[in-house]
Amino acid sequence: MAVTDHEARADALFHALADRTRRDILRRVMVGEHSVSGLAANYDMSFASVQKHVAVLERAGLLSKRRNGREQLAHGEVEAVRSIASMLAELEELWRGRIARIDALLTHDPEQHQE
Amino acid sequence: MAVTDHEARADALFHALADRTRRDILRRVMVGEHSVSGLAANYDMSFASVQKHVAVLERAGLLSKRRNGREQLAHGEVEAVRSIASMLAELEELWRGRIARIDALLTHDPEQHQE
DNA sequence: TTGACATACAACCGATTGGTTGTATGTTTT
DNA sequence: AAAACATACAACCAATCGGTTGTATGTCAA
Repeated sequence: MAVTDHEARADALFHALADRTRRDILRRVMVGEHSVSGLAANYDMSFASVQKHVAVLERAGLLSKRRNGREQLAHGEVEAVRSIASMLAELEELWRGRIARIDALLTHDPEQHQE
Repeated sequence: MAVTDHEARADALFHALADRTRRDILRRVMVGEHSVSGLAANYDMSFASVQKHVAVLERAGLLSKRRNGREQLAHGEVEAVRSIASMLAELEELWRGRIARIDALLTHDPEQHQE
């Protein structure tokens, strides 16, 4: 189902962002390319842990990797960030609709109730 | 520490959004007020589960409740949604900065490397 | 005041998460 | 060819998560 796909993608995106180490990694790779070990050097945890965080971000589509010799260079995917922003914009739009409905109510126009 | 507070808040916000039932609840309460049991009627799970989802959204600041008799009416907090949007805008800004830097490189101006 | 309704929360359970160590597989350097 | 480096991934573990049922408390209606 198409809805499920969209929701599964949202699950992955928000889950990926729900960890501060991953958000920090994402900030770094948005600025420019970094190898996995280069990223790992910034954190007080094992290389394997950082590599798993990178994998989570990659599965969510928030970063991509490119091979360069024995290194894997990661860079941020701004389109994925924008797709999240548009989900939030959709939420805000629902809220805006509520306000419009309250306004309609306050103008005492009974026709507005139909739709 | 202030940074930790901000990050803890981001943790809570993204975690709250990383579940499709909670995102659905949030959409409903953005449109208008709903009692907890009114919300629960929409899902194929126990009342207690829905009540826990509402509590997660409330702790993240994404919704608030107001008593009305024996009911608790929940409504979405658009400011929280906007605060997430601004975190994403910050990420996009980092990306934009990278592009600016690449542009500077392409114009072959060696001074740009200093900063 | 009793009974039905709306909510909150504790206790429990299986699945997932975020961390670990260890091992395997390429790639570069010597 | 051997040593060192960069990455990937499996297996494991404690903690958290998303669900459950059961119980307690407050509010409304008879």
